[in-house]
Amino acid sequence: MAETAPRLAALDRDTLGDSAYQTLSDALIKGRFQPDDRLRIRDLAAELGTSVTPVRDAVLRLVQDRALVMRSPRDIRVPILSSADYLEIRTIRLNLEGLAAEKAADAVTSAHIAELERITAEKERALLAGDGAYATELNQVFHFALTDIAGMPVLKSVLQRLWLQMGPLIAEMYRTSGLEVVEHHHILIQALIDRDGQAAAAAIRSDILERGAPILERIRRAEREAAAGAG
Amino acid sequence: MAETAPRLAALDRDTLGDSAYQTLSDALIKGRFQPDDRLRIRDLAAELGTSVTPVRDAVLRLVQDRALVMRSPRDIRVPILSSADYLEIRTIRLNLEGLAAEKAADAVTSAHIAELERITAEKERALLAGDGAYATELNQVFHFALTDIAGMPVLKSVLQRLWLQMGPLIAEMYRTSGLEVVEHHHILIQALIDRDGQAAAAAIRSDILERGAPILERIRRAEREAAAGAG
DNA sequence: ATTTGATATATGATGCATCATAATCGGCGA
DNA sequence: TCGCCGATTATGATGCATCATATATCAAAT
Repeated sequence: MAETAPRLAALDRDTLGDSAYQTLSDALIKGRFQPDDRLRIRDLAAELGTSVTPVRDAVLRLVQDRALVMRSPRDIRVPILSSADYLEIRTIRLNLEGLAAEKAADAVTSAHIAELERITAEKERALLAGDGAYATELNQVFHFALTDIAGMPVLKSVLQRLWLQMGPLIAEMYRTSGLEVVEHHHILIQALIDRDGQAAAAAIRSDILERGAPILERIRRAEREAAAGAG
Repeated sequence: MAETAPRLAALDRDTLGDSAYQTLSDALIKGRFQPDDRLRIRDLAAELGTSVTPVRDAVLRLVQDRALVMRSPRDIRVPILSSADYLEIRTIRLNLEGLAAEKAADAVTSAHIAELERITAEKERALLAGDGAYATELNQVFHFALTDIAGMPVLKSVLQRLWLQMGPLIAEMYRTSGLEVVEHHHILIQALIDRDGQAAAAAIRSDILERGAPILERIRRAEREAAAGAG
């Protein structure tokens, strides 16, 4: 104990509960759960190799995030986002991600630019390779990088929860998309290089609107079908 | 299955965990905890008359909300908001509450107006009676009423978490404020009557900025003192 | 065969025992 | 007297037993 050497990383930072939360969040973002899927704490615990306690912790936190819903006291499910829910989240994202882009333009450095370009290039490769799950992940990384550049950790946590709510839908969208989904990223990067906050905000908003269009279409189609089915 | 009768209300089967979350949230908003206070799960459980499990559930959710922080694995505290944190939250609120006010102007009814006027009148009475805690609560009710009028439940949940983070600070501010804190509420109500979304958004933004000024001052003073004390 | 009510099962909620470890305290040596 | 090492205590994390109750199963009556 003569010295508290700055170990490379206090790796174990995570409790099992945090780990379960991360794992389930990833699964939601990657689309490994479908809307309306039912989750059972005991089953998840068996899958994760822990007792129910950490899984329960994680599930409760995800319910708090609205990333899961407790339909009845014993029925935990992946929510089915209504078109109204989706539009509301989209409106909030247009505001907040626009804000992040604007602030990022004030704080951006060349190192940040390089990082964003690296992420975008890798995302293009993933898309060309047909690896939708990886592209989804990189897309998320790109969007959250803006909040990091802007130096807005609270905003980041807010947006993470909103993304979690849309998780399964985004993953679905990426399964059928091509290179057009990076178009606005290039425009955004250029705006950041120009330190043009308004243009950066506009770029991210266009990205949200255009890539959201097919998602909204899918939701509305599902709602029409459900309405028809229920008579 | 002949019909899914809309039962009057499944009278929220609140679990003990939900109840603990509510109780602790209220305590934070009402200022019954001070920044940097340490919380002990076992103590809280004793106070609430339950086992540790529901309290742990609640505390984990509050940590997720950033309304509490785990400074070290065994040290749960009410966070000390830095001025940077506060300004970031303020920026987000300016955007989101502005958005709520704007949308509320599109959806408002005379019943809504009456409700807002009722809340404001009661808040004035509370302020005149020197009941800061009740005024704080009514202020919160007023702000969240806007998201209800706007029909934006997701936005409401986002804002609730932001308010929770500022909880102890807001309560402190209300202990020393007078009737000026309702001024913008009247302007806002008039804007809603006029269905003028821009004016409504401007009113709520002025409210946030002006009532936030003394809070920010207090934070900065505390930071200066801490810096001086640490030499 | 369909409905209905009793029974069995499934599953989250709750309480509690135990564990690991950080914080605290006490004693020993200089 | 002061400071360091080991024992003690405090406290969140984890696992698990039990409970309450929603859901599913099944038998009996019509």
